[in-house]
Amino acid sequence: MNKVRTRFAPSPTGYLHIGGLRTALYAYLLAKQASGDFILRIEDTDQDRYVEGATEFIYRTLRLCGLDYDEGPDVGGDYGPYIQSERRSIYREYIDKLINLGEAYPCFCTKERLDELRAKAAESKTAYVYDRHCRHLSKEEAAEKMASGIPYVVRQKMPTTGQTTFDDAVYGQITVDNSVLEDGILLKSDGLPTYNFANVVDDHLMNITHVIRGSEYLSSTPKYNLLYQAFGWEIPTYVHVSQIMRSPGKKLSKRDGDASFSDFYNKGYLKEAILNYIALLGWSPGTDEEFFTLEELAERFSISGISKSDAIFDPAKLRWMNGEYIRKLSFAEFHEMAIPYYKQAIQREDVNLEVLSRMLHTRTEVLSDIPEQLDFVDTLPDYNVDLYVHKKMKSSVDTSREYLPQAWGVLGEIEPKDWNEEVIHEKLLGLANSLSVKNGQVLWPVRVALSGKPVSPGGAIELATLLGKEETLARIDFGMEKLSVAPASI
RNA sequence: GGCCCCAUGGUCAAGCGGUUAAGACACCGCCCUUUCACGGCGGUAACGCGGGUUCGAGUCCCGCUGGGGUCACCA
Repeated sequence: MNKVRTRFAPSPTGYLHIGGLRTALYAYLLAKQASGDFILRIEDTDQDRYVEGATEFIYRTLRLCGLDYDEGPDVGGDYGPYIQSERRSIYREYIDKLINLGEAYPCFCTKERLDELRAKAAESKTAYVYDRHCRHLSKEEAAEKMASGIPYVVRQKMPTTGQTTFDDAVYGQITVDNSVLEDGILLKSDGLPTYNFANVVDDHLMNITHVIRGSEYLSSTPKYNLLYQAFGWEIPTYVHVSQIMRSPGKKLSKRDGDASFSDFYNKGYLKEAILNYIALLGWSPGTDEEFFTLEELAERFSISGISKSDAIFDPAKLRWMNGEYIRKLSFAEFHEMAIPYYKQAIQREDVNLEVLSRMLHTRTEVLSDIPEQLDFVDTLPDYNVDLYVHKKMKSSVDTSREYLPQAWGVLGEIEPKDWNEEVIHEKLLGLANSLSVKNGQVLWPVRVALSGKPVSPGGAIELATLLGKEETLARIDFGMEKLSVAPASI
């Protein structure tokens, strides 16, 4: 039994799409559960698409996610180089072999000729297929042209009859008529291979046992099988995975704004939550469990749990799952992660950040939600008196007008050194009790006066504790003033 | 359009010939409660359609419909 070796082979386009990350994750899991190797290979044969810094970005992101690769451009390995543009001579060698085998041929057709063909096809409303013009050149003719320096590409010589069948570990057996296969380009005129050639050569040379990739490659897989057969190479296990869609019919894409891992990560999503969520998008453990660490995933992952149909990315569920991960954080962990967001939201120096964290820990699903929840801390937002009206709390403008000053009174009695949650709680509830009114009738107006918002990440007592005596009394003062000029009753 | 693939609630999904068709998110209601959130309890909601095969089909086969992919000197 060969050691399992999988690879993730992204193009350096500058960002890591959620779907791509999932493919990487599956490849990683498949390798790790079999104690195999996970390899990173950079597919940069399209020099036009090269983006500066993109490879480093891929290294960083994979490491950040914990998808450590055993071999790759920056870690080395026995099968390098791991960047395709550095493997030029290797492809040349194998393309020559293929030509000698009679399985490929040089093609000297110009761009113009091809465009003409395409135009003609469009005109007659038939599908464009390369007419195999150069396939019939004699060896001598071809050699002569090659020698004379005419630019050329190398095309795969497809069988024109028969069928090609391949097995996919998730989709099963797939058969296509060879007649639908085109004499595709294997080597471009710039001397670099197309994906269609490079992936086969590299996967073989790197001893890849399981090829995990998106289902968009399903229809070109027969061509790859033909290549493996031409060389007499062992065909790897194919594991094609469905796509992740943004909404029915819409592929998740960079254009839509938030499809990349870093977008979520930078917004305050935890990497563990993102990985956990995408692992479940297209794979099921077959049980009810849905929280897994990377290690647990490696243990539990199975090809049989991979689903064939496309999955729609549900931001709401990711959000929920992220919230679950945040709640599972220890208080100290949460506090540390939240601090940068506090700094962003609050200028005042006198607020106790730990009090904030106690309030926010269960109220935060995504870290970047924090600033908005705290927008009342520095300055009291302007608000309308009808905020004092709350049916369930039995609070109205009238009751608020009556109880707010009393609350001000009992709070004012507290010595600054005793200003803490316990004492405030005692004072405020004591007031409601002595007045024989519902707690809410006292607490609601206080909460409103302190926050100026319909909802706040804490009640009257917590907000008073957070804001301090001076600010609390000042805000209540302001509220009383507002109420005094309000129309009779609402 | 040709070829290939897919098809269980709004979403992710379990199911692999016999089930009251799980579970989760979202949504709704109730409870807890100083608002909200957390937490607890409950609810609405699905096998695309039509033929077969079978004693019996969400599960197997065929057709249809719908969706996706692919037909580049991109991967």
